[in-house]
Amino acid sequence: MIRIALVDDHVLLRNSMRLLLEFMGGYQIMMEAGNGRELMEKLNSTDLHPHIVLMDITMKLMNGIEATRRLRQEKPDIKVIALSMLCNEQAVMRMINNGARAYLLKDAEPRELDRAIQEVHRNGYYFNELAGQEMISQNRSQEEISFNTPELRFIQWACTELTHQQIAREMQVSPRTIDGYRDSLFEKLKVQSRIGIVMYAFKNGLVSI
Amino acid sequence: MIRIALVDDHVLLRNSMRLLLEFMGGYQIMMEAGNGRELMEKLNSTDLHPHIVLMDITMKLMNGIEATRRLRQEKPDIKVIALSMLCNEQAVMRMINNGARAYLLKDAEPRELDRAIQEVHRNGYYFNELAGQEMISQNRSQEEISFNTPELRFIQWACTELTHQQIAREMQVSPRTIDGYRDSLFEKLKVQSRIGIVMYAFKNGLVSI
DNA sequence: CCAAAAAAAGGTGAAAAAACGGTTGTTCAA
DNA sequence: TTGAACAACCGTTTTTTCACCTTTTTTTGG
Repeated sequence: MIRIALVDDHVLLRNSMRLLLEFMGGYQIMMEAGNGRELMEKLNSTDLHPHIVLMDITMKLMNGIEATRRLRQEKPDIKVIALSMLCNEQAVMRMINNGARAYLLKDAEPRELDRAIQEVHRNGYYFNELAGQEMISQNRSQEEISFNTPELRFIQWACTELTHQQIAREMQVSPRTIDGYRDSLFEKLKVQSRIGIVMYAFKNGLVSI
Repeated sequence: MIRIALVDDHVLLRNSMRLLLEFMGGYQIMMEAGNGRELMEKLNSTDLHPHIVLMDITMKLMNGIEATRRLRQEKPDIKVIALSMLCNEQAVMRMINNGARAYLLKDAEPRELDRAIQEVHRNGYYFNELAGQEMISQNRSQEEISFNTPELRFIQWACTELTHQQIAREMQVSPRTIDGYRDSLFEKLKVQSRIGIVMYAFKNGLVSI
């Protein structure tokens, strides 16, 4: 019996997935959480750990990427499978690079979910042919994008109607520094306007909708 | 046996929901579609109609709002329940105003889904206490927001990195006309920058992520 | 059907904000 | 100690926003 933890902020989806997995058989959904923080709390208050965590990427409080990174550090025996509801390339890549053992796009068939869990449990990873190809093409075109804390904070503020000056006040730095954050993000994300940053943030679940 | 159609672009969610509903009993999921257009096509190629359509709001090709409106016109006997995966107020309001008989936020418990379907099937509508309160407060604060075709087109372009001048060229109108679209959207959406329009579009599923 | 009213489209110019290029310290670790 | 990363700065250009105005098209009431 493989122990599973479901981490997703959609209650309805969690309940449905629970049923789907129970219906498949061989799985025990022994934990649910609405976000990364909740997962970490629940893990820290019990000795029985799940074998596998099915983790959505876009969540409030702590998103899947951050949660996966912390999980690798603090509970390296727990294997994470990324569930991407927004079919995005880079977000998935970051999940992989932070320790996810497999990823399933929103269009995945239940059969593939089953197979992914089995493979990850047995071999530690699962990347199907299509996924492999995508990963290769992505690894060629774009390396891992990582943000430092101020950049991440600025992204949050950029998805706001505040002007750069107001953001500078909120972040307690000079407006010119904001320019710097923006410029480095422009380069990292290959965009050329604040609109581009906002869209990247939405598409990658950096801000909760 | 209540016949149900599931309309959502997440295959995994559709499969899970199917199981959840079948597990509940009394429901026959007789149709699935990945977006509004697919639903309309499937409905037009069969005589047996579903009693109830569980419709997501954010979808490609044809979103839930458009699909609900056309359903009310073309197949008024089919009752729509809005499933909002992005917990947004205005989008839900627009579903209601276009004929949806109930709405369920992403945090809904399966029990509430069950109750909503039963009530809609029996009474034609279902709005729980909380929903009723929200609707009242929303109806007070904001009436229905509707967009004309150029505004809707501009919203799509606004969610790109093109400048207003480039958008004007794409839409084949004067840059000043773009200003007009923008201004009327500012007023309708109660925002004061293009960022605000972009965020509204994302939160309301006007652009597919 | 026609005239009045309303809505949409286009225009000017100014002010605010964003974007861009180049430059200067400061820190911190190799 | 050198260089990489970060924060801050200046000046300039481009883009966006805004207030006010004219023309054209559409809608509507009589």
